[in-house]
Amino acid sequence: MKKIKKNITIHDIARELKLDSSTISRALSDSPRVGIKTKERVLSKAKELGYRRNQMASNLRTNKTMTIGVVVPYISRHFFSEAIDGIEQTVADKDYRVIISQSHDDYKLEKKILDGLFMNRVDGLLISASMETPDSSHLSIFKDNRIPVVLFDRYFENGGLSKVIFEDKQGANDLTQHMINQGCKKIFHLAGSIDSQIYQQRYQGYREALKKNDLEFKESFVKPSSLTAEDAVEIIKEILKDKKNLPDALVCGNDISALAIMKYLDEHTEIRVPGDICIGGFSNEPASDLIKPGLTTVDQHPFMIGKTAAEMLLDFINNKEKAFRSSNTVEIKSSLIVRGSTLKKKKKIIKKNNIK
Amino acid sequence: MKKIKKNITIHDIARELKLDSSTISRALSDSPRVGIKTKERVLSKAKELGYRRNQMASNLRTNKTMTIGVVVPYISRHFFSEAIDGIEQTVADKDYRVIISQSHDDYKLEKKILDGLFMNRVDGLLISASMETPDSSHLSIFKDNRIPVVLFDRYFENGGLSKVIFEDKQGANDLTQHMINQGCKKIFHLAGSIDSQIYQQRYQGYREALKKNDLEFKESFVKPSSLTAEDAVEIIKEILKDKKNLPDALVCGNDISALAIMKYLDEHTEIRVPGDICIGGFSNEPASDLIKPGLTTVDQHPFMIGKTAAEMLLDFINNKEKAFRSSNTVEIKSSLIVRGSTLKKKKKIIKKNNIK
DNA sequence: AAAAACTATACAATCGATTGTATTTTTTAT
DNA sequence: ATAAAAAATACAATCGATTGTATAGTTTTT
Repeated sequence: MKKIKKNITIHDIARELKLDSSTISRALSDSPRVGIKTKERVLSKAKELGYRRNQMASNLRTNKTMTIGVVVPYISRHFFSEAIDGIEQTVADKDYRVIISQSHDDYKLEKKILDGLFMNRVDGLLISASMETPDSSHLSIFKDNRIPVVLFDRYFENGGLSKVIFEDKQGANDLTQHMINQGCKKIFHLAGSIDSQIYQQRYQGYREALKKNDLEFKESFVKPSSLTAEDAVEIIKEILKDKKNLPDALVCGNDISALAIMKYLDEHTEIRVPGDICIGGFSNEPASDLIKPGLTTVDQHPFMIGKTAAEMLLDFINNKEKAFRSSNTVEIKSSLIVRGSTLKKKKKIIKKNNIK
Repeated sequence: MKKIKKNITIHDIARELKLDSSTISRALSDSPRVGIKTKERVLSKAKELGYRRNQMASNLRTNKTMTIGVVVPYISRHFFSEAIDGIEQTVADKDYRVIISQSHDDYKLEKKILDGLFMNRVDGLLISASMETPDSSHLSIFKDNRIPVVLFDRYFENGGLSKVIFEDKQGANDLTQHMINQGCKKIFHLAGSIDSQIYQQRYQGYREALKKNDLEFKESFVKPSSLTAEDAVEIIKEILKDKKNLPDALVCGNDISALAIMKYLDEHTEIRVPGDICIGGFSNEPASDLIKPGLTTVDQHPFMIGKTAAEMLLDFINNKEKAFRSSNTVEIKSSLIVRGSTLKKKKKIIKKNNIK
């Protein structure tokens, strides 16, 4: 009967073969300093005993963990789970592992998580900062210890950190322009937190499009929101109260809020989309393609964002000078997915305006 | 100017305070063997130097990693990302971290991942097996080394492992019964892989409901499918070809396929849901509540499944005898969410049949 | 005041793998 | 055949924290 001894180490193999543990270590890592015959004996004995390298011991000695820390606000949000998918696939390919944590948009928790990840001596960090995070000061420990960090999606201006972001401004601009092309004149904006760069950018893009087309704008067109389904419903109710000032289009900060509003309008009002109001969002949630009419949205390519960020990080890990000599920003291109929710002029394909 | 030395260790603190590193270690873990004054000096010096414990060294010595391995087929699927959310929150509360990997339903990759997780000496493992996984043989290394394992959602009969599963059979039964109550007579089933316990169970639940109600059943009512949106469309096309044998209800193995079919019917046929055909699915995808009519679905409570599995695992980690003395199976209750896609008798609330 | 009991701290081994240096063995060259 | 070169393996230190044992210093007991 084969007995499987627990937690076999290289010393166990060494003892059985009457060799030194250093030879075993070298044999297992295929070092040229070990004879081919010995290598074979070691490999076969390792298999026989069910040896598995203790990664922690190895990590301690080599000061490398083959582990990447990933911090996001919420794992289960479509955008983040797609981004994590991209990250995981990219790094797993190179035999890295990911430790994933969620900050729940809580700065204190985020700090605690970063501390833990540092103690685990991750080889690199990918983080999409919480809404509350004011700056990158809590990342300094990574910088001080030359552990590469790449931000993705959410970021901050200061800090000079490398990042992979989405061209939010352009996306919002395109979306708004598209609505204008459809003949919309009074376009409201459901805006996310002003503390967040990304929602700021979306707001800017919206503003610029209005300006470029000489369309009316008032501060009251902008409705700050948490962009949850519930909050969106509250806001549309509010908007509808002022019957003299109804918008004919609504640029929502995300799909979740846009979808909630469409559902509300359909179930509780006579207002029709896109006939009475055009609606657009961000993120291309799966539902956006399933409802009727489909929701026009700015696709953020979250998988690609995750993949790109992971590739950049791996590059930094392998070329540390790069990581700390300068900072790198990659902007992932947006693409506007036009669906029924903004198609007043139906079926006709509208080309981009060439107004200078 | 304060210089932050890289990678401060307890030895650095010891040197500065002219103490032994063992005293530092004990002071930092608040051992009663260190005087209170010394503790204070150590703590303040640690802070001053920016000391962070090297978890790897600690892990190696204590043979504990405070890390849980999580393996799922696809991170970005709604069900799994919700389950991971539940897992992460539960274990993070107890200061555990999660290493998350995806098997892409590939058995070979799954084996490789498990090997890696074992080498990292995770304290426990949560796994939702890949479709291809035939048995638990690749988990034996965890058993042999007394590392607790809890399966969730996907599982296998043999192996005697603890698991948290969903009552798929009951869910399918309830869904089918509900359709029958609505007056449906010819109910088809879009079935998932027969290799998977969960789809087997759903099929069984469907069958039992038909039998209990003495409804017609033929093998041809069951359509095997990969349950992707694309495949579902192919299958509904196929079904519609046989005009003499159209179903008046369709129990789909998941929401994704149900949603795809509803969209197809709406866009390409005259068939109306629920008027001509009732449709139901599994998982309560976010879109199911947003489309019109809403999709009736069996809610699987993925967050709760993840949370429960994580709690069970933590319990096993802290009580190892429990983990290996017996096996434990928790079945998470299903709940049927009735929406428009199955409501022929509109608005009337239908109570469960009491037919014995 | 000496012995006993207790505190606080130091010493040293250990976890398992890696790696620079030293030594032994084998091969090649003369 | 012997020296030199090369190959294979052994020795020993190390990564940083933990922990059992030993020792120095202090307080209590009688």
